[in-house]
Amino acid sequence: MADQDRGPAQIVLTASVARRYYLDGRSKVEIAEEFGMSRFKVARLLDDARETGLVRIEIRHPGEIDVDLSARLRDRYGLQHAVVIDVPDDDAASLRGHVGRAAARLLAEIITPQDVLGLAWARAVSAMARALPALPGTPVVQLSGALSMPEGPDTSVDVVREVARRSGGAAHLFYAPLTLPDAATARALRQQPEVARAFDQLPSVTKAVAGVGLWEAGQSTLYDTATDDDRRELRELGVCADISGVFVAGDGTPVPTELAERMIALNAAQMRAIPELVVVPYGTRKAPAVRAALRSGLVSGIVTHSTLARAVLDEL
Amino acid sequence: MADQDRGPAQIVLTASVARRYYLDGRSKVEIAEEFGMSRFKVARLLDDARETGLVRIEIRHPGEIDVDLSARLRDRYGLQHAVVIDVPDDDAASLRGHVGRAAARLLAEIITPQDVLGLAWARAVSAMARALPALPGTPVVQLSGALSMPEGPDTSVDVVREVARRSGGAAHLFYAPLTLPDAATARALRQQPEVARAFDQLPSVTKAVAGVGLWEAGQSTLYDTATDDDRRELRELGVCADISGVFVAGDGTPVPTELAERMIALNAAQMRAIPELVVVPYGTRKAPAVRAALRSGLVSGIVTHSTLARAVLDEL
DNA sequence: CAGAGCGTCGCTCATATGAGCGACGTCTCC
DNA sequence: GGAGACGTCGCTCATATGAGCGACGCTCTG
Repeated sequence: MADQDRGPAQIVLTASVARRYYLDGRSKVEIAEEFGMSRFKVARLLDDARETGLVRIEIRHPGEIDVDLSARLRDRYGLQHAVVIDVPDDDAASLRGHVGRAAARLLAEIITPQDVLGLAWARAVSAMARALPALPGTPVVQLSGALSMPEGPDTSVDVVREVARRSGGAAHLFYAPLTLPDAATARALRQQPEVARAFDQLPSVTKAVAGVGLWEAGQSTLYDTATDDDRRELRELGVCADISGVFVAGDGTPVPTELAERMIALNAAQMRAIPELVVVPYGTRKAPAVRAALRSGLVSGIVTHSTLARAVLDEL
Repeated sequence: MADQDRGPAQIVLTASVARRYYLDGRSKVEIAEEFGMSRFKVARLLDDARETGLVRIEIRHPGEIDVDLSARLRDRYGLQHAVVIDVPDDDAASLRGHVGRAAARLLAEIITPQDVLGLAWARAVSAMARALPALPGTPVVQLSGALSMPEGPDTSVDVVREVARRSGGAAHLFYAPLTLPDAATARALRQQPEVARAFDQLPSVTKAVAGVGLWEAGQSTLYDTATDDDRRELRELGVCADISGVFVAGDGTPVPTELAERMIALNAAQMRAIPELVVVPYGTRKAPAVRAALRSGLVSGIVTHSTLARAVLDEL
């Protein structure tokens, strides 16, 4: 009580005690001796100091990580890992680069020599791979076929091969497109020894990285390369997000689609079996898709930027 | 070690732990349980957090008191009380008002019903008196005669009478000028019952307030009202400061002067006998005088403003 | 592959700290 | 002036915390 009617002498004394305790790291007993008071008095002065705002404690990271948003995101969705970087929200390519580098740092940190890494295709995953340091002999498994993007950078195959080359581990990869004209062809392709061998590795994958798309024009490479029929059908099925090829509704439940049967990629069940799946979304408009992905339970980690993180948390 | 090569996951975890500990006030044991780690790990994370600057603790007062300067001044000169207020250093009258109000608050805080208050004459003391709240029946003793200042505000008599009126305590005051033409007249005046009675109260004074002047033109009301001979003589004697009429050299030693014998005011010995003497200097140029006053051992408290405090501390 | 060097972890045990309490002094209102 | 309300102080005792240490695992090197 008595908020501001403490006298100046009291204020100066309290500040001195607080300095000794918080900045000089003395114990309360030492301070009590120095100032000739009981340790209880010191404790009460320190309580006062915090209550009245004389001592202010703030937690922030000197670098680009927004620790507060990161922790809130992690706690809000019960994630293992959340990393939110605070970068100016300019163009998509710049965001992708920043998010990719942050994801590379996270992956380098959490990966162990026992891990098997799975990589789904997404532009941010490709950006991450480029920034990835040498991993400790980690085997790398390709999780999805190559999307035909003429102007695109690396294909999923390139990414997997390059990461495995630098890690010195085995590369489980295959040459096949992500989407096929019909389910029969897709089934046939999955029988191919190369493809089958890569998919046999799926149960051993312990950590994986994937992208998140919003099922709208310009918000998902899969949407942008899909047919009008597919676009419409999935929209009618309530698809909100695609997690590197796994479709989920706004509430996070996976949505079975005919399109999925025509794809060479891991399915929802296989994705769920991966102990640690990190997604790397970017672009503020994707907030609904990210919410859906995080609600799905498929995802255990996220690396993204602050405006998107804020948009995700700002739901009503 | 490893300053910045901690991974993002580590940073976010450390920040979360630090938040729980410093902001939410959880114990380390609780945090350890919550995060599934040992309390030792929590302690190490918290040490890291402080070392790397993730947690920043700052101590500052939301009001006008500069707690850091105050404490430094107090510690540097071994004072009982030091209050430094941070106000724009504009004109003397404004400074005097601010310092006076701060001194009033300090006095109101430290005075007890058992105290006897002594007031020497100085413009800042007058300003303080005007801001003083009702004191608990405190007797007030006049410590120096009235300086003839036609345009001046209150005289020493007015100040003492007014403070005593509001405290409800006895007023020990007398009507006499501060300086007289010769020592004999001064001696005679001191014999006057009224004056003698007031000075008899001196040993009972437990707390007193005085001003500090620098022995230069415009830096001491005493200097400004003194004769040219007195000005020169005291300068030649090495007088640096006057503490409401008590002259001290730059190193703080009291300087006996012929002028003092012509004054109706307490002398150095009587001043030294006062357990708690607070001075209220203002004006950055007075720094040497303030240093001298604080070194003298006569003074146990100070109330001043930040630019002067800084100048005082910035000695080589 | 042995072994030194290094870092991390969680233990023991002494110490620091917090919660709660009764004693005391002060203030207020009859 | 007396009774109660209130605030402050420093105690006890249970708990939290820190210093120091040995065990373990990883890495590098011969």
